[in-house]
Amino acid sequence: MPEIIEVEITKQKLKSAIQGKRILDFWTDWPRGLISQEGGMKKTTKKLKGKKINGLSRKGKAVILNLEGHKILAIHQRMSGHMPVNLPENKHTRFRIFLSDNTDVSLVDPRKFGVVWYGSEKWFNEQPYIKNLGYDAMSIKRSQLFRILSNSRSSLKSLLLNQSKIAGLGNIACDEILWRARLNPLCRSDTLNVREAELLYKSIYTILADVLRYGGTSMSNWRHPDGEQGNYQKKFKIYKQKKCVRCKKSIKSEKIAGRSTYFCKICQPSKI
DNA sequence: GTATTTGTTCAATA
DNA sequence: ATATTGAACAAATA
Ligand SMILES: [Zn+2]
Repeated sequence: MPEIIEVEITKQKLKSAIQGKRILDFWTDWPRGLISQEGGMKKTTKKLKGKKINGLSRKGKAVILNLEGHKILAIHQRMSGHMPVNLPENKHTRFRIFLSDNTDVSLVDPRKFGVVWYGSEKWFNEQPYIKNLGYDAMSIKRSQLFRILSNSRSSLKSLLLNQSKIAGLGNIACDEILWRARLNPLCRSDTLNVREAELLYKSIYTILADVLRYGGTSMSNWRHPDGEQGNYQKKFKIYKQKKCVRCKKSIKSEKIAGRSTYFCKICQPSKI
């Protein structure tokens, strides 16, 4: 499930678990998931061995291990990944990072969509996914959002999902944000008035704060690095819901911007 | 067998 | 240049 908040939680909990430790070994059963400046697993592992983890950070939905010597080991959990600490290997374990102090971190990822990058900071920041990220959804300014809105002729749903405009929002957060803001997902972004844009801005912050407060969303496999489950799935107002809690009418989903989109036709009316 | 899935990228098309 | 749509990636689940 990892959307921005799940990635943020992963980063935070990994920080307390592994910051300052050294990498002893690196393992995979899915070498196709590695994108490395060094080429393959063998050379990458050789470079990783002995490197200290100076800090943890995040760009978009990527968790970043900042290593000594300005090197980066970064992970994108994509659709089905999570990053447990000290979990024994299972059939879905794709990568493992063995650390000093008998600690290890895994990328467990049944669908194998996850990606692991290794390279210099400079190289990493030139990777297309990273290079193209827009303003981070957790810190975008009102003026930045307003400018993006007025310059986009695409639908709101498509804009919010577009990582090169706003980085981090996923399908669930988008639907919850638009429901809270009472905005139709098909509404053209550059037609919002100031009141609507302000409501959208507030809704981004409110929903993300809520997701964080409830520890993220655990729909199937996603867990915190320490094994804790998120509970935001119990707080959904619109995503996967049958009935709107505001107007009591039934909710239908449509495919918008390539994704299942849940919205209330009464509370989020189309202006056209 | 069917359809769906928290994400991203790419090709084809308008 | 922008925007949209569908397919692809791979596996689990309903
Ligand atoms: Zn409603």
